[in-house]
Amino acid sequence: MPYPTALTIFKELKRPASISRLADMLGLDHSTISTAVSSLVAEGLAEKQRDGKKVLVKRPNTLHAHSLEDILKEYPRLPVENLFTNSSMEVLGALTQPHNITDTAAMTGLNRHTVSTALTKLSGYGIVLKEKGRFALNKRHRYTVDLVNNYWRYAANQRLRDIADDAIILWQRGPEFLFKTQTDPGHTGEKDIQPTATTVFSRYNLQIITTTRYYFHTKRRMRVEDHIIHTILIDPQNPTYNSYALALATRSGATDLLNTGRYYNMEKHIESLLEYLRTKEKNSDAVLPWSEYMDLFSSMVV
DNA sequence: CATGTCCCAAAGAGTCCACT
DNA sequence: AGTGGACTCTTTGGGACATG
Repeated sequence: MPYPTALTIFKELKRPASISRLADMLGLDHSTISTAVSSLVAEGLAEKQRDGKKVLVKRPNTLHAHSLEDILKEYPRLPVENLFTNSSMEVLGALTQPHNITDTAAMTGLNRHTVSTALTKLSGYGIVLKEKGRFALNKRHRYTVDLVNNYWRYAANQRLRDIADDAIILWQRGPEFLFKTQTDPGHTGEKDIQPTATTVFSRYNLQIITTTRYYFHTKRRMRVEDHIIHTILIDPQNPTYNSYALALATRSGATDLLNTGRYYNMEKHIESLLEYLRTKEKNSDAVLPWSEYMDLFSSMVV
């Protein structure tokens, strides 16, 4: 996550500059600049290039670096170094759809207080709009929308590169993403990458024949409701995956599906599936005729 | 019930210095 | 220019409580 000093340096990089020159310009110790530049590089917001004795730092050719440049051009007076900090970026990542503070805190795993502070700051600059107690990213700030999307996409790809080269992202919002892979990532040391969807079905004594493995990147603690929704997200219009999800919902007795569905902007879809369970009547093309679903369900139970 | 505020502790970021 | 250590300051988390 970019932090104030790093973003201040990014601002100065209208032209490539060396570490010592940046230290002079900003009146900071060269080691401070050095650390900050390293973090910028790690995040795809700077690039280093040796030039004889010096190391030239310049803006890289990444999508989020361009978005950030656009913001600086469009709103030169915006204090980006204070606005786009760690928690702000996480909060913005959650607000592609309107949510209240409590939901946003639950979605990001941040403290309610932290979310509230970030939102007050962002609202003050019109980056976030408040309507009927709910907050959402101001769509008119399109460069900010781009920055948030591109930033998190880059972060996800960085992360995945270390894990599995065949990984494909199926869903993403902010720092959280669902991906599938054929290879077993193995290193369980990655504590923010947790198995999910059909990959955890055996925990609930449900059987699925597949070699594809699904994982979710989050720092939140996942619940069975998350596993169910991830199963749907594999292919939301596909009756098979919806059936798998329903089987898991039934089997686990999940009680908070509707609420969790809201976090994933899947409220309508979940409502429709719950209605299907209640009425035992096919109510959309995303589900199987009830008798076929029952057959599938009994074939899965171990 | 959701939100805003306050406090305090812990974690993390930011800084500079000495050394390489 | 980069690294590691020591230090300070800021941000964050969590509990408690008032407000609406």
